[in-house]
Amino acid sequence: MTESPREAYERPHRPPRAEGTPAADRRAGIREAALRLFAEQGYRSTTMTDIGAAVGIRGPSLYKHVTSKHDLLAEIMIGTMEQLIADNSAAVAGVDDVREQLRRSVEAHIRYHARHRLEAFVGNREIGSLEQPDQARVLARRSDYETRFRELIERGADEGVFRVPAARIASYSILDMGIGVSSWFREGGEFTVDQLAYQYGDIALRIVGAP
Amino acid sequence: MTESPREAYERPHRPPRAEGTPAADRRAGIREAALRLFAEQGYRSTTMTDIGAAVGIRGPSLYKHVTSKHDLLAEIMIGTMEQLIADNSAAVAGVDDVREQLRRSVEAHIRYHARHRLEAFVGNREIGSLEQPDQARVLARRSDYETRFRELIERGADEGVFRVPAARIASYSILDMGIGVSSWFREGGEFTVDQLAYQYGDIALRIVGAP
DNA sequence: TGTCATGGCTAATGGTCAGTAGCCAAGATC
DNA sequence: GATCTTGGCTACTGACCATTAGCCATGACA
Repeated sequence: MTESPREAYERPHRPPRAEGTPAADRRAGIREAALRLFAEQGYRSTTMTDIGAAVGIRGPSLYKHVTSKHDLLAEIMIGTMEQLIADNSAAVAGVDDVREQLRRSVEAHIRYHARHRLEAFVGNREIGSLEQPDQARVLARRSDYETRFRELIERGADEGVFRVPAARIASYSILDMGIGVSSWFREGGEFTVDQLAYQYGDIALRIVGAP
Repeated sequence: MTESPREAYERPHRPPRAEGTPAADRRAGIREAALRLFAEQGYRSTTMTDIGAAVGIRGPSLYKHVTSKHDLLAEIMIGTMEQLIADNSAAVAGVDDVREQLRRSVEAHIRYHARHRLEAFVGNREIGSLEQPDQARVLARRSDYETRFRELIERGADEGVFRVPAARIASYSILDMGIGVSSWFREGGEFTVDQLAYQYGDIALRIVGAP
């Protein structure tokens, strides 16, 4: 990863690998590298030099593509919450049965946390690193997301389908299980995403007393 | 919290509040302040000046009591895992029934994460901030802790008391639920620690299919 | 009363880092 | 061919920070 000052000095200004790479791809590459590094090292410990090195350019050159380091984090975190909410909406659309709605909601929740584990992991760990108003935006979406699960559980309890002493504890435990997935799941490990989604769906139904 | 340089200059070297405070108390105060600040701002964002200010002294003066900032973090994190393991041992001691062992293990897990939410919160978020060999020590204890739950669940399944498709997913989901508690629980909120412990105990038994 | 240990303090050190300034090559466009 | 835009680069700035060096007041103790 390191290079001598001499090598750096002699490198041509426009490396060949940049040819044929449109601006959008470069931006996406930066975003991806930042995400990976934020997940591995944490936001504060990741330097613009690190992110630049991961895409083959110098730290200051990043500012031709992004406005700030904080902006990279905010984009990742807000995007993550929006996607989770959109996935949830899609999961329950056209379904009436409350039990089936919960199963699909949980499966979508687990799928996202397994498939986008870095986003979810960073999204949960770096909330405190976000400055206002971005932090408030993320927290508002998190609250919205939790409310969807809790109200679903309350509805199931009202209908007599679910049996829970406290809907909020049920919703928290179900959501926190999923958040945990983003910290231990590895592609190619013991379980596939589908297996995980299905089993956690079962677990959620057991939690609400409707196995 | 801020003060003008003039005020700082004129302050006497030995503030009156330090009188009658033994060394051990000062050390404990520093540890406590560091824990709170690490939880609120993150380890990297907390400065020695912050910690000093929280106990009424200057940053450099802290070094009369602690060896380094990293040492403060390591002490917190290793202590947290040791306590969790000790609590678990105490919870299952003298109990043979696997169902009762799981209930008590989960209740101890939840109690710790509610009563010591800052320790648990920092302990989970700052693993990446730990340098070796402390990080390895913490991870080894985490692995040990998880194994206790998983083997308990496997034993329950062997005995025909529990019904789980995968013990590892059951153990992860139970532990992750508890970890979540440390991020949302507030003393004096909707639930007491006892209520929480009992309800999560129930939830865990539902998860393993032995309600 | 004199000496010493303790635990404050300020100043300095050595390092890091986000972001800016300004230069320049190459492709695109006129 | 001339000019403009794009996206690299190096050098620099201003700020921050963990830790060390060295000073000194206070209280304990001889």
